[in-house]
This record gives sequence, C-alpha cells and structure tokens, in this order.
Amino acid sequence: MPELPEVETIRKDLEKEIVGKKIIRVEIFQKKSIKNSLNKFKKELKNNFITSVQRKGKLLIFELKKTKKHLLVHLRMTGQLIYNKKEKKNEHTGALIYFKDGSILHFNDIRRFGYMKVVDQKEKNKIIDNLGIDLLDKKFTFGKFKNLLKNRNGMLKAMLLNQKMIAGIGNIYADEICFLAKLNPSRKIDSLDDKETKTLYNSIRNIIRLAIKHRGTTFSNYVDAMGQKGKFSKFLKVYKKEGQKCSCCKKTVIEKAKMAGRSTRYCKNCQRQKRGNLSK
DNA sequence: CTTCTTGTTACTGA
DNA sequence: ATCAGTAACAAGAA
Repeated sequence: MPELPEVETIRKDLEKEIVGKKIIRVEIFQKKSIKNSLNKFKKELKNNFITSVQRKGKLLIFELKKTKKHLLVHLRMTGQLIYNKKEKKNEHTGALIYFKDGSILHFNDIRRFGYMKVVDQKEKNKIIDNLGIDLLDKKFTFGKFKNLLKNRNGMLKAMLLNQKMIAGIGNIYADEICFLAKLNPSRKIDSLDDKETKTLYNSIRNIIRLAIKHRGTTFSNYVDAMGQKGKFSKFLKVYKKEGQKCSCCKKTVIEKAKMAGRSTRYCKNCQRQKRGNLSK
C-alpha cells in the first residue's frame, strides 16, 4: 500500500529515468484506470515530454512540456508504476507509456482503485490545494504542526490519516508512528501536552525518513519503479504484529483493534492512554 | 461461504 | 463547523 515513503521512492527512481524523454505512444487496457476520455488522454501525452516528476502526499505529478499540463498518478492500494527497457505487460496492466528511446512505463493495478489523469493548471491546483502540507515540505516545522493541531478534538489515529491535515501517512506508518511516540492511537488531540506533541512530531519525521532510506515497505504488492521490494518491512514494530510480544517492553502482546475505521495495532502497555498510567 | 484488507470520498447523524 | 461512523469502490487472501 503505497504511502509517502513508497511514492517518494518511485518519484526519485522515475525522475532519474524519464525526465526529458519523449512519449511516442500510449496504450490503454483498463479504461477504468484513466480519468479522462481515452482519446484526450492519449492526445495530451503523445509527442509530449516529461519535464519533471513531483509529488504531494501520495500523489505523483508529472509535468508536461508542450502544454504545461500535468499527468497525475495516484496508486491508491495496489497500483504500481514500473519502468522497463522492455515491455512486461501482465493481466493487471492498465496502461503503457512508450518513450522514444524504447523504454516503457507500466501502470499496473490489481484492484483498480488507482488512476491516471491529465489535468490543466486550474484542476491541478484544485486537487493539490485539497491536500494538507506534505511531510517532506521544508515548511512542515514543529510550529506549523502545533498550529495545525490547535482547536482539534479528534482521535490521534484519524488525524494522522487525514490527508487534508498532513499529506502522506497511511495505515502502516500511522501505527508505527504512534508506537515510536509511545502514544495510544485513540488519544484525543486536545489531550496531548507540549512534550507529547513534540515527541509525535519527531516520530513522524523519523519514521518517514527511515522508511524512505529503506525504500519503503513491501507488505504485499508494493514495488519501486525498478520492480524491487522495499526493505522497511523488517523494521515494522506493530503493523501486522498482533499476537506477538512487544519489541519494547518484551512482555505485552500487540493488540489489534478498530480505530477511526481502520485496523490498528498497538501495545497496551507501552502506548498508554494518559500520562502516568503506565502499568508495570 | 464469509470476512478482512486499504485510500479516498460521500453521506448520515450527533 | 466539527467529528464519528459507515458504505462504496475492487479483487484477492485467509
């Protein structure tokens, strides 16, 4: 499930490979994956050039030279963007983008929730502005984070998953961040004191940074633009670890519960509900 | 067979 | 306005 670290890994891979390349042909196999009319989609891409590969949250943004329009790609749950020198189409391939040098960008998506769409400046801005600040944005400082949390009352887990607040965190990293911060995912935002907020901020930065360093988490489906698995999987402390002993206190078993509508894994002992409530 | 999985949006009701 | 809860989407795994 691509979250920010996975999408950033793909972005960096593709930036190296396809910037400046000319698109000569587009083939579509799953029209559900394309949010334009197929003719428009092909017309906008054919004989155009990709001038940059950007990202906001989990959304990939390819800048197109001639028209200054953008190709947006969201991988949702099972989407893949794989760059190859040769065609490696399979039954889940939704579209292929052929470059003049013979290389090919594959858009694969088992569950077909992901999408590709060419948008003009106005629509691009509308979609971008609907997302909160990107976790890697220089402006995502502790002060900014504290400000965002002001006058909020919801659950910690829901806040981390809310892309309109901060963009990029999904279910895996939300649980890992809460575990590192030693905060119960069901904590109310307005119950966090300054020290806890600071710990939370640092945990977000540290988990995301470490996950990018290890090229993301492959749990089931995710691969980078070269088709390689992410190596952060072996650093996971709580995600899908229910039933196993907590790696921190080494005695309590990791629990699984539904929070904010998502399955959530946490240690009841280490991630206390309130300060001073740590049972020993 | 049923249930669960996840990112996002839409909708309901408090 | 804000928040919680749920359905919907799709396809596969358990």
